[in-house]
Amino acid sequence: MQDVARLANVSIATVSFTVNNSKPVSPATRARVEAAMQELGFRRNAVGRALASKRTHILALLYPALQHRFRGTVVNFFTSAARTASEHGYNLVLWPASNDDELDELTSTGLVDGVLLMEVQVEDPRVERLQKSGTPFALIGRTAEPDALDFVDIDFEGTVAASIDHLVELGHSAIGLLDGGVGSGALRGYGPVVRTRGAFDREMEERGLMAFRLSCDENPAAGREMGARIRDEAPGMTALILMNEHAAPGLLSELRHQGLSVPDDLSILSIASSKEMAAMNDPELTVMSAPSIELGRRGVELLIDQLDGGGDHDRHALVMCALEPGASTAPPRAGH
Amino acid sequence: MQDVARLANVSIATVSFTVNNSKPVSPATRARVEAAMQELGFRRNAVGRALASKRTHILALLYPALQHRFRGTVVNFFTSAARTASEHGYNLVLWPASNDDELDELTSTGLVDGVLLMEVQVEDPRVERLQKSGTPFALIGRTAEPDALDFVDIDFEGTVAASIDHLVELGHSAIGLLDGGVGSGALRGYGPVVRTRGAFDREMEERGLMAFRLSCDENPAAGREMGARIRDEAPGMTALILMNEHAAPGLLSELRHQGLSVPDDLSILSIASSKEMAAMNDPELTVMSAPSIELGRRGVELLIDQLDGGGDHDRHALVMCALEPGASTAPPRAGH
DNA sequence: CTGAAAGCGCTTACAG
DNA sequence: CTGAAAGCGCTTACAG
Repeated sequence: MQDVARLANVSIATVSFTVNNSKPVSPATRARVEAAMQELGFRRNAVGRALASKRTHILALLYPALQHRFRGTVVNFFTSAARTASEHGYNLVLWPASNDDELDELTSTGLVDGVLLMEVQVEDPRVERLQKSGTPFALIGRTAEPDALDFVDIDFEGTVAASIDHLVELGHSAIGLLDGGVGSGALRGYGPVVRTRGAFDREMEERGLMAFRLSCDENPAAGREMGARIRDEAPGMTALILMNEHAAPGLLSELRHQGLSVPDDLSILSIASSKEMAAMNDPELTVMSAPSIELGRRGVELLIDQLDGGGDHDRHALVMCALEPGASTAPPRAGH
Repeated sequence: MQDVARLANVSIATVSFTVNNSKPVSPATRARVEAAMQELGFRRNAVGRALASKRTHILALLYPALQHRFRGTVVNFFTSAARTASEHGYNLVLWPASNDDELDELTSTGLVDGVLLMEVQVEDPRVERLQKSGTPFALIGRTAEPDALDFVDIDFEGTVAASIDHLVELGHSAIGLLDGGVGSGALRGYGPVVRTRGAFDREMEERGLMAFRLSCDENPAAGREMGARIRDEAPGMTALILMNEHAAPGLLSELRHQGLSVPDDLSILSIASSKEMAAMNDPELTVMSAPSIELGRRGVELLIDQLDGGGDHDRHALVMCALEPGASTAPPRAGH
């Protein structure tokens, strides 16, 4: 910047003003400065800027060490968040925080301007910690009391309603929900499952439909076991909303071995999964796919709104899953 | 740091020396300084340090905008790289560079100490660009001439040999390779496919086995089509090495519809995939799983070796895929 | 073993 | 509209 100033015959302050558009600069000097920058191939140093302005333009994406639920879509989320940050002149660092101390480590060294919190729990101790540290942050997911916070989340309520709509339109009235359980330990009270169950119970009751609630672990073997007992556990059920993509292959395989046809004997609608995972099944599953890319983008936008001001995004954003047609849903067999 | 120095009655230089262990400090002063840091909850500012030392302790993970091949494992790679960086006192930023200018943008602002390059092509223009910029970097993957570079890559040659070993031990002698093609455009000359084919041809020839070479696009529909014509294209083949995890479900489904049994009529060994993807199939595939976590870790270690010196990691690291038993490989039917 | 001081590359009141 | 100068929070020769 010294060199640019010298070559353009101005002060470094003026160079700074023209680079940042932070103060009016006459067209003539601007031209001289820009020519000098061009000639020298000048790029302003990010660290000098950060120290002087107290803004690093670095955002942290905080992900927990525990296994992610929606694994396949996490990479979309990561890259979408990084791209959005980049488009706004920010950088995104991946921060693997398994405990609270590592969170403090991040916020106390002044490296990041803000934090994006993934896999938010219904009661999440990290939220209070962040508030205490004064670091701007946004949530992917929701706590139990998210009103005062900025968040984006999947609209589980809307997704469940749309799922039931889809199945009812096909003619179903006895519908089940198979989820992966609320888990224990770190995953206890996992928001997506809690909210989906609540919405399912409510919607089914309101519509006066016959509801079944099922759970099994998130792996094919558990899906297989579930398949073996599903007719006992849910007699008369003709359609299943599945929020457990990893159980799907085992479940389908077991149903096939029993001579049951999907979708003719049982329609299956996979939710909060991805088209890619759905396509790994036979038949290819109809799916309400998780809006990972949009969640990543909007989470970053929310955070940058706080940092730069002037943003007009909705601070409480809920994004629907999108219905992607597959071969696993159809009208129930005549006679049901 | 000013405050710490005042409280401990030393200069800020001395605080710096004890924080960094960069110069000898007497036990007594060290104790005083540490007590003061404790009391004030001092954490040295990362930006000030970066500016003074000309080292940001930030690493960039450069991933191309084009779709990733080994999608499911990318998240493991990302998080493993981030964790390793963190363990060494570094941060990892995700940098979505779709073109060369965005690469220059990254290296010219002085934000990062080094770059990790993903999805390296056989001829990769980014390598020369990075060399020109003087930025330390390491590759995940290999160019055609990688001797002068630091890289970690999957040991495709070893993985293919081990795959053939596994099948030969089961009694197979007519073995095919089904890959996703070398692609066109940005993916042309994609190293993994090129190397796997070369190794396969060589190994099969050396061992005097009957080899079949097949390719189809990376999706279930293409796998299904391949299944429909596979007996014509590869008559007598009893085992298949599959480097195309997304084609697997379609292929298996089509084989089943034809009344062919996996593994009895055809053994299938999925390579450079993951146990998770393998488990999405029925039967669960035997798989040589990609060492994503190790690649992420070792790539970062290589880069930090360059930056901090004194590292003793092998600059040309090749990591084998690991055999994970499944239900898709077995001896050929008697009579073959 | 410890300190005074320069300097890393910028931004930002303040003054004109 | 432009500039001189202080300062962001550290590190690092240099001197003692």
